[in-house]
Amino acid sequence: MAVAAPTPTPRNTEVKLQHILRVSAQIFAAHGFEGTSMRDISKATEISLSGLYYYFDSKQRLLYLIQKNTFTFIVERLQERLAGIDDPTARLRALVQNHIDYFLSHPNEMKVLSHEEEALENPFRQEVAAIKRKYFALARKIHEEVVREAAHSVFNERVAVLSLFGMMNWVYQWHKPGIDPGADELTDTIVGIFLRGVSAASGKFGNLPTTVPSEVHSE
Amino acid sequence: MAVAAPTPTPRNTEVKLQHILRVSAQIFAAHGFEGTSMRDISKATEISLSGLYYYFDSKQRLLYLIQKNTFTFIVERLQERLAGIDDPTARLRALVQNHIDYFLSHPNEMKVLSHEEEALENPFRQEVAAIKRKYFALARKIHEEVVREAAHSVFNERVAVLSLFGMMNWVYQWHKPGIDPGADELTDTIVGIFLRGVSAASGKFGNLPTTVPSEVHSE
DNA sequence: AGTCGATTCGAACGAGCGTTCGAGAGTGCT
DNA sequence: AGCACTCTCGAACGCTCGTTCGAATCGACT
Repeated sequence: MAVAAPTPTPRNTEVKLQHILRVSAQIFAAHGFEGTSMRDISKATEISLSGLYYYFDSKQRLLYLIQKNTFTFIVERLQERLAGIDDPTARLRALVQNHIDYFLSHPNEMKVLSHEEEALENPFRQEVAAIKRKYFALARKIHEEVVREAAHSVFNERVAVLSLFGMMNWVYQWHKPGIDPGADELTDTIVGIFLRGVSAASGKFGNLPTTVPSEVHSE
Repeated sequence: MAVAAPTPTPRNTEVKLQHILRVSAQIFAAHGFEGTSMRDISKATEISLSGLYYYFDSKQRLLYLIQKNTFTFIVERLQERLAGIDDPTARLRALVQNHIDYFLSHPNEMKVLSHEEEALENPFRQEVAAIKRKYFALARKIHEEVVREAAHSVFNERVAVLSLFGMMNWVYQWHKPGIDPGADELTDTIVGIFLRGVSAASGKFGNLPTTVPSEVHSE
């Protein structure tokens, strides 16, 4: 006599939860986390206000689930994509492509992730921050290898990588699907700017105007 | 007999309003616009809840005043600084320096400007959007001149300038005053990455790995 | 002393907030 | 039929929200 099956019917409750997460991400993206009420979510999902609480404890956990699912997926997919790639610049390109791909295919979730980070309170906040640290550490390692292979970068490494994230994470503020380029061209542009930009090869702009020319960027 | 002076005493009410704007920007930066109550502002300013409404009509107008003051100042200061500069790359440097300077000296106001743009509702929203368009158009013109003087950029121009703004506007998400570089070094890094990055000079990374090598970035 | 505008505030308004609760369907098993 | 478990919901809870109102205080001028 077997133990009672843990989930006798592999419920479609998980499917419905995912639906709620998707719809909620859309509303959070449009009106912000604090600017969205549970009643808004109830109307959009066509689930009664109290019915929502069958799927999660609190509005905070709802935000947490969206952020964690999104972020976890991005990091895991990046690791898969990196598996077959050795060349440092190709790895950096994979990083950017993975990020931008997701940004353009799941704009709502990404906006919530970028924009509502601070709306999360502290048991949850630290968990998401941990994933973020892991992601950033990976990006930094990839960048280090690029710099090592090429000429040395003249820039503060942390600042350089964060500038790369700046270019990527700002996309949600301006990208218009019909008008702006798709993921591939966007990736090319950002990787292009960053790789040329960060290399010490003195091209046309090897001598940049600067306030203090004699002591530029030295650490 | 002179006409009654328009403002017989040059009221310190304007000074007090500026104080309220400064304190409010700080709280909005910390908890978000929707996450901040008028009662929070009342406590922090030590002005009674109803007393605040002597200085502005509504919470919306408070946000509007912060955003408009901040943005107007940045644009005007940039125009002053550009007045004496002819060299295109020096002008671009002035743009970035002006932006980063303000970001680091008024982090709260800048965070509110970057983060709470969408919290503003529609009579106000359009006014701030108009200043933003003006600023962006100016940035684009400056960038055009850089590209014209140098080799042609291979990148979509709008995307390139928006990537520059991405690097600049993301700063508030990570910059830690004691740890990260100050305005000058930050400006050098961002201008450096962007200018090298955007130039067509084929340096070390003239041949970037790309998904579709034969049709890169063509418009 | 009296008047007037500028400034401040306590108290209250109606509305909306996140969350809880207990009751009731729906479904499959014995 | 009866039970157990999953799922759903209307109604209500205590609380906080942005805003309003009428009265009080202040300083300067007549």
